[in-house]
Amino acid sequence: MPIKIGELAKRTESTVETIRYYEKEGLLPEPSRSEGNYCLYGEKHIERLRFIRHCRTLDMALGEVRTLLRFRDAPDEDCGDVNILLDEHIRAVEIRVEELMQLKQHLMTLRQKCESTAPTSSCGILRALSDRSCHA
Amino acid sequence: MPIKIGELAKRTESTVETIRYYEKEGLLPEPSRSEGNYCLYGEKHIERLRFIRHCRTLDMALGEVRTLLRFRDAPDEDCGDVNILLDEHIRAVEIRVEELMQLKQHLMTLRQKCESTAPTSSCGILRALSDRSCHA
DNA sequence: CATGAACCCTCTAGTGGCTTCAGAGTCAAG
DNA sequence: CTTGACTCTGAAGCCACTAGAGGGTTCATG
Repeated sequence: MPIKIGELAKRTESTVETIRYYEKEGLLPEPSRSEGNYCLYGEKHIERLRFIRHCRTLDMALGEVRTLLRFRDAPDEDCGDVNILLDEHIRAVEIRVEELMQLKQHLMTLRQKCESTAPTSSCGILRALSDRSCHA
Repeated sequence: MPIKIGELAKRTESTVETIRYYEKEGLLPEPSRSEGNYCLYGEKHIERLRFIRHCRTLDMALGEVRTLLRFRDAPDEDCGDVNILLDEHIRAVEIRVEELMQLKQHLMTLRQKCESTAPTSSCGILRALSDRSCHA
């Protein structure tokens, strides 16, 4: 039943190196070992690692994941703080989207400054990027 | 006329440390020195650094900036590749925005799984994050 | 002329979340 | 008995800075 690290990686969409990194960080409990000193993992590890990877695909920092894991490990506590963490994370993503959309506008304005393939000396893009006043 | 590093930082919305980092990376040419071994910068440095900072506010990686600087330093070359670089960068930003908006959807779906402040053991959010099939 | 504050110098290490590498060990199949 | 796939440990590299230690310079003030 116990599986080795490569199998664990396959089952959790992670890599062997990432797993070892999480272990070093204390996010995963130490596995037991085989006679030949191979790490052996069980269902608990699979679940926990899937939880972590799932959080990471949702772009949460490992610190946030660590917090969520603490809640997961304390089933009697109030989960209101989980909601707060999530709300804050959603807000952070929103802000980043807004920033990036502004950025894209700037880039597109910049892009229009040079449609042709002229020598770089007359390239409006390079000129605009050197300019102090015109921020894109 | 020549200015010291603190003044350069002020005029280019950067910091002293960032400037020294760019120098080490070869993005800025070595400045001349005063008698007391202070770095002395001129108009060329100001322009070049502003160019770099401007690119960075547009979220370009230093590798991209390096490429653009090479074009800037070769005024007779064709600037078509500048356009290509910019188009690719715009596309990358677009993709990231799409990813983040998907992400936000996932997060909001997840958030709805727990409106109350129950014990974590019955928190729908934590449950969903552990679940393999339900990706948010 | 001495003192102190504000600036500057070099060099090193730390951040996050991995990834890559070197050098060795383990195990099953042919 | 060798090959090849897997595993182990530990250290270094990635990006774009940021922070800190431990000193030197410059200039105004007492």
